[in-house]
Amino acid sequence: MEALRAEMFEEICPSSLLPFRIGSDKWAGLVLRCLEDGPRRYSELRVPLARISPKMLTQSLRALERDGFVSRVQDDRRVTYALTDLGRSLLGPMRAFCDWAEDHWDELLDARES
Amino acid sequence: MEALRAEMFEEICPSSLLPFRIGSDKWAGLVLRCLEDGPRRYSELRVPLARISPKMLTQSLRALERDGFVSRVQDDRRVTYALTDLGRSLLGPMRAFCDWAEDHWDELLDARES
DNA sequence: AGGGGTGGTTACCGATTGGATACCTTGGTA
DNA sequence: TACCAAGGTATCCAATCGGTAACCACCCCT
Repeated sequence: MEALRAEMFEEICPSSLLPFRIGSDKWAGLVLRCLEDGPRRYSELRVPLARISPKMLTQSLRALERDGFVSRVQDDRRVTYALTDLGRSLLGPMRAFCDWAEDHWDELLDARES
Repeated sequence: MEALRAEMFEEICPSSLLPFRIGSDKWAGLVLRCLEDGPRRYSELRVPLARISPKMLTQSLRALERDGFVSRVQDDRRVTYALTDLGRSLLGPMRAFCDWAEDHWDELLDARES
């Protein structure tokens, strides 16, 4: 499993432009995408999500855990977060939306400008 | 085109349970669904969306208009709202999510309870 | 003993969201 | 003339969201 890249979400401003949101808070969708390839540690998540305060990252993770999308596992003094089956099942519809966003990005920008 | 039923969203509490949101505000997704079958008037929308204050309904409509998902048409002293092509293109991914929600509703409830 | 990394928590504060309620304008109807 | 429906606005208020910054406990390493 590759390390998460710091630039993964570099220019993304999820709440202000995208017309949809995954999870109950602003960042949950990005967290889910970070977990696609396998379990990650808190400090790993902070790399691409550097612009999220630790407070909000914790809050997102707790909410995702409460909703059953993510499991928090404490193993040999390390904490890892992983998608549950339920969380994984969200990835399909999520991808449908991301594809839509790519396809209609220009139209979105046009609409916002006028 | 059939009239919208008052019970259309009867027991739905979109923000508190569904783990996704369409549009930038709480109600926009429901508004879009109301427009699926064709143009509707403000007062028509208020029937299934009776629990939304007029202020919020207006706000949702304005946001959807600004984003290019809905067009507001004033014809012979009546106002109608209709999906634009862009708005209609959202219905596909939306439906993917609604199907997901139906399939996993029980798991969602279970997760929330514990 | 001291320093650093991991995985957070807490307090504080301003901005934003959303709800309730009352009100308004225009035009039609009785 | 009075009233009514349509399509909203205006105002006020409470709750929530999200950011900054500081702090903390535990463990490891030197």
